[in-house]
Amino acid sequence: MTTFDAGGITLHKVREHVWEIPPEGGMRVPARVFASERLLEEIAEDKTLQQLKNATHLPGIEKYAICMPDGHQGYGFPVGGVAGIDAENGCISPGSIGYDINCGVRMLKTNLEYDDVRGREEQLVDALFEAIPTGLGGGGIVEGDRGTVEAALESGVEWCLEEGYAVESDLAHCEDEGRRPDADPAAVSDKAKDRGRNQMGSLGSGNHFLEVQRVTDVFDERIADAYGLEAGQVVVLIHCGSRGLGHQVCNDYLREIEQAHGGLLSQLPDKELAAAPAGSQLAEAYYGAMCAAINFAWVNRQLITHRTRTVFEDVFGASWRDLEMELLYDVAHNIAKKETHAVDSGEKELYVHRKGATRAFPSGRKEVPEAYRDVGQPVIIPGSMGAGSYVLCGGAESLDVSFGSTAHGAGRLMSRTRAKNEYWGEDVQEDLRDREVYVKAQSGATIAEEAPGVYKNVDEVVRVSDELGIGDKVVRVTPICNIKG
DNA sequence: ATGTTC
Repeated sequence: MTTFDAGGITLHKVREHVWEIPPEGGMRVPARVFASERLLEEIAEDKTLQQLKNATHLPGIEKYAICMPDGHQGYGFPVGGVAGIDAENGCISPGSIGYDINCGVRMLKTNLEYDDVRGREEQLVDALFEAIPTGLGGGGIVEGDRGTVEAALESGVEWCLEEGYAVESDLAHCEDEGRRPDADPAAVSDKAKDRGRNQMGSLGSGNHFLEVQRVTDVFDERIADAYGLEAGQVVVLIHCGSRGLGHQVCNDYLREIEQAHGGLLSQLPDKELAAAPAGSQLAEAYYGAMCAAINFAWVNRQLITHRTRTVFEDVFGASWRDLEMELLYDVAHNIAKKETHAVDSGEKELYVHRKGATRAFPSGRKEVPEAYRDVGQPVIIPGSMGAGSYVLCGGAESLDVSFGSTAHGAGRLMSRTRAKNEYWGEDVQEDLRDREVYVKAQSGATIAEEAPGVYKNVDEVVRVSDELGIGDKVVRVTPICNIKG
């Protein structure tokens, strides 16, 4: 049997791209890493594998804890981690969802071709940067009072539709039609709501961005056609989350759960995994608040969509409908959802925790929107600024292998601190410009932190997903211009 | 990720 020694943690190769850490000590189930050897070597360099082992201690965890090929260490639970946990007898763990609740990505289509944009990249990137709030702190497309935030928390993209920031087809092409029915705005603190008041429609900072791209490779003509994508087409990728509001929700409930459920916490190897037992008041309240924050993030991406359409109308002198700027899909990367999955004991309702992982349901699942139900849901995987991104299709194996999930991006290779030591923002910006990628950001430090070299190879991440059959390659896109925080 | 330090 092939093994991989990661400094005290031994992984056994189950089959191509599947590595297992067998249970020991308090591990309730094995841990599995889905990676090529090259990616596994990168994953083994930080605390990811130890964090993955720790996650297997969570009560009610089914099958195995998963690390995706883009995995790296996070708060308590790895980014790129998936855990399916019994929703009746298990628990829910905010750190296994992430601070940025419903950080996610959506793709807007256009009928423009690369030639329509060439020579106008700077005009376009300047107009986008001018129109769309970026960076840390306040300033949104919509500024409201607490009631405005509550409406967004309750209704998600439906609120945008009522307010004229969305059309019906936007709802039809969003995960959950842009509204989580389990949202409970009353479970979100006033402090969190107030942080959201002036952040509705803002990109934020870090790895968040808006990027104009062109389709450069088509791997599956049939599915690309079903998605309305073709070679040469210009598309827009919007990557952001729930800003300070989601962060506050996570923080509020972590503190409350640590206080109220110290007994459970004492059984866990890492305080950062703090979890509320399924059925407890705090589990219900956190789930309701998290679902509300999910809605908030969808509103955020929808408002940015609305503004992006306006910018394209100005720059290209045609209405967004004539430019056919339809939403392809919107996927969440940091989320837990009640879903039914097959486990040893039969069909069971689980809290599927996906932290830096994407739902990747194949054809047939009822959650896949009608437009894509025959082929499977689109999965959008952003790479780094220079590297390009992918659209995949939910794979036939995903339900058996990964609770219907795949990777979410390239995954960091090094910390932000180390990135700033190794790169200088202006230099990175110039290098990208030499490759005809126009980047505009609030902060040079952010460009350094997000330099292409601080990320794993997205092509390799996607190759593993495709070869495992959990998310299948459809098209690859290449960046044209990018705005960041 | 984040009013970038609970």
